[in-house]
Amino acid sequence: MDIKEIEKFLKFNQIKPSHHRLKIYEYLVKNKNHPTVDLIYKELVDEIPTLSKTTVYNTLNLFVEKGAVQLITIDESENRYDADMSIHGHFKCKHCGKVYDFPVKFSAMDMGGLQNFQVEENHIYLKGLCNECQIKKEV
Amino acid sequence: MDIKEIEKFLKFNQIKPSHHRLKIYEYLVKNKNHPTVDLIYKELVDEIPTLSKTTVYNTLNLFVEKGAVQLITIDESENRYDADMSIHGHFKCKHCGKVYDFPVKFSAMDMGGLQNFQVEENHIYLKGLCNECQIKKEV
DNA sequence: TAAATATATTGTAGTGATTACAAATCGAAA
DNA sequence: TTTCGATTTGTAATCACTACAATATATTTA
Repeated sequence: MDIKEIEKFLKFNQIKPSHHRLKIYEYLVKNKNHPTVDLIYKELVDEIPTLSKTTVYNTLNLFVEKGAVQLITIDESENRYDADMSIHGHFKCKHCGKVYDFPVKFSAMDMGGLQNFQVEENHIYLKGLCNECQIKKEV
Repeated sequence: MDIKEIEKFLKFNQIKPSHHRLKIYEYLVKNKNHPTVDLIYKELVDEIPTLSKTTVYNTLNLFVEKGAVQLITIDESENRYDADMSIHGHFKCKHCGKVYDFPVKFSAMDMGGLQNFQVEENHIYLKGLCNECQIKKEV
């Protein structure tokens, strides 16, 4: 996804593509690392020295509102963001802190008891020990 | 579950059953309403006038650590707690704020990509409009 | 082009849930 | 009853996030 496409994408979601917004969305697309506000700010401030953290907060809130980005609340203390809007789950390693994506068969989840409930958001979070950290511990 | 059973349960989980701990756990078992710290405090302070909010925090953290209670992070700003340790999902209505339980076939979730990952916690959160609130809106 | 208007960005000062910590209190064992 | 360790309390601090007013930038209109 190049800058032109990002611009189109934002416009399609009724977001005026300012320079900062383009850069922040680009960061999310290029780094699928589920970053926090703080990380995004730190990674972009060198390239955009006038960037303020408030702008990062404002921009991400706007993206979430407009449905361009999803908010991940797998962390208790900090919000994370993901440009991948498809239905998928997140796994957070309790040891290294890394957040992994994994596919989810949403339809296979038996949601009895929720007849006539209108589902707008789904968050599937697992926590434990990732592959790599398990291997390290076994050594 | 009467007080005697609660006492046994806490002991089984290596939690010394003090009066406050018994009362807080009892509240969680009797009110399956996924309460916040604030709600638990407000509901119990009349009966236990010396109760402090810090104790509620300490106690719930202890319960979660010992695996007697699960922490629900479906809310962005406040933690909620659930004495039901079985695998199940939570639905939060965006309109009335109520949190519902629903059964989940965990085994049906296709978790490709997570081979050799050791899962210790699962959190399945849905958000949208509950049955009742939909009916109200349609009127 | 320049003025007028709207929008985006910034910086500072809050807010509110949670935690740290030290003092006070309680409870079991000797 | 005294002692010692665990529990509870209250206050102060922390920290992610938000409110808001001021400034800067972009867009529209004349």
